[in-house]
Amino acid sequence: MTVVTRFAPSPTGMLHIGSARTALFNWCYTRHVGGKFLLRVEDTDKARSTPEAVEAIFRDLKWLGIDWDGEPVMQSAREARHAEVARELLAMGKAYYCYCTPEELDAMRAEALAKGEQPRYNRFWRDRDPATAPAGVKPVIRIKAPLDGDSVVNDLVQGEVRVPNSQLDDMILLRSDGTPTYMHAVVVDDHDMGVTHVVRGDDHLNNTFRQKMIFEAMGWTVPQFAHIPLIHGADGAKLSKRHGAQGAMEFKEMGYLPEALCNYLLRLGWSHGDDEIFTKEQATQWFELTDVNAGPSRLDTKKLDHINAHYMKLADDARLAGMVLERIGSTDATHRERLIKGMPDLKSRAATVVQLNTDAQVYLKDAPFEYDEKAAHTLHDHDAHHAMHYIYDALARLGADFKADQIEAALKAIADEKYAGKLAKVMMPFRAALCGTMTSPPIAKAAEILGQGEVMNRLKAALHWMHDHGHHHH
RNA sequence: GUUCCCUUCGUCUAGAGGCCUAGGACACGUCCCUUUCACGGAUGUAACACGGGUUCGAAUCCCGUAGGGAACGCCA
Repeated sequence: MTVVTRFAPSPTGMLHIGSARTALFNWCYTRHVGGKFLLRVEDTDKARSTPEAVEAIFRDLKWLGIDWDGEPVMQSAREARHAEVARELLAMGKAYYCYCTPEELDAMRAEALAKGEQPRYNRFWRDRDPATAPAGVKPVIRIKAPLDGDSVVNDLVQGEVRVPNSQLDDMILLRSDGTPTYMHAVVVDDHDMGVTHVVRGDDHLNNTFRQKMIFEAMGWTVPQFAHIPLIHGADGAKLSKRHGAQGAMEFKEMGYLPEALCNYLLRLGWSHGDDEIFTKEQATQWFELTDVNAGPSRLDTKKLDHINAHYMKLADDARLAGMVLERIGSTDATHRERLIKGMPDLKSRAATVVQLNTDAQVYLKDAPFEYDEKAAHTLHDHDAHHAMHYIYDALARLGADFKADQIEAALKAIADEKYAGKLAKVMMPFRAALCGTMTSPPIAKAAEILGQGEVMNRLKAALHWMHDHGHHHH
């Protein structure tokens, strides 16, 4: 039997990071067994669903490299079918009309709660003659839940879960306006789509028993379930707004690569021995639902950073340069060229594209520019002023041979002759003048990439600045 | 309140009764490398929630306790 899975998001906003992981687990498992991975958009909540959100979810999934089989199913288009199944259940005597008003239901719940019982419907209309129904009340259709015994689900992640049927409510299948409830729509759709494995967040574990009632009442095969724990924030509480980023796109904005996010998300709650870094291909080769942990796991951005840094090193230089340029909204050809040339040194030290962007500033500005506090402090130095002149003269003489090793040799010569071999005396002012900051990629290489013209401009600007701002005497 | 789920270093995890003096990764500490910041290399600190069983033997099986989470809508 071919495995069929589905990912069923509600299009009420961005793709949540937790949903992204659920989608990833579904996808990985399905590719592992060579099944079909379907998409279903649960847009029955018309008030909250938007077409933009639908597009955003598709876009985010694609960004993560998650592809799906066939056309996505729009749940809203299937309402007639949902109603049909509800009426079938009615005809089979497995469901019934209920004429209670929302006010009456509220009262029942309050009463049950007061008695220390689970709040639920008291089954008033379950065996009552519909002929006695109050006039003018549009009924809902409720399922007849089993009255005694236990229900059991063998969950692929959680193991055997047993719940007393006394806990099950005669839940509503079809609302008084004829629209299906979520619980009902999910079951009908999962069945009609031929879903064999339902992989979803464990907040649905309890719902499984309600949904199972419908499958069984219809005589349908109940799919296999795998309830994966939700992701929690660093403090162990369920991921929410106060934890910061929640949307997959927010992680993109924070500078994470999709392949790194996928690797991290997959490793969160699932493991294959001690493997930490793996490709999607390896993951699909290894992934088993039974290897997913039953306990919830916390999002750790430090580890994400580490994994991202790994993938940054592997990433193509031009691709990374494009990301930096996209961030600052630039299409400057010179900047792109410099970035690509400097990328090997840049990407080896940055954990995220945001850091990459910061470090790349050397290549993205033109003299004269501002010096940050530390750079300004360095340039205020008396020796630095002298050094700057030596550097300027030495590099001006380099001419066509403006290569990193030539530049470095020239700077070392100055250090040897003037500063007793103390390289920092030359390098640090040079760095300050070239970058405006005291951290940068290897500065001689950066100078080569910048080219002699731009380097001389920056040195000149630094000399002007030093002249204007005076210097400290030591 | 009722029902259900969860619990190994700070974090993610390995672990299927003896391979466990509990392994790996991130983070943290120290050292090395080094013109800055990083990378990298080496090394160290650090955990089986608690209490009972079962067993020759338990992180692993069972029961209880504690703590955390979820569900209980004419929301999804």
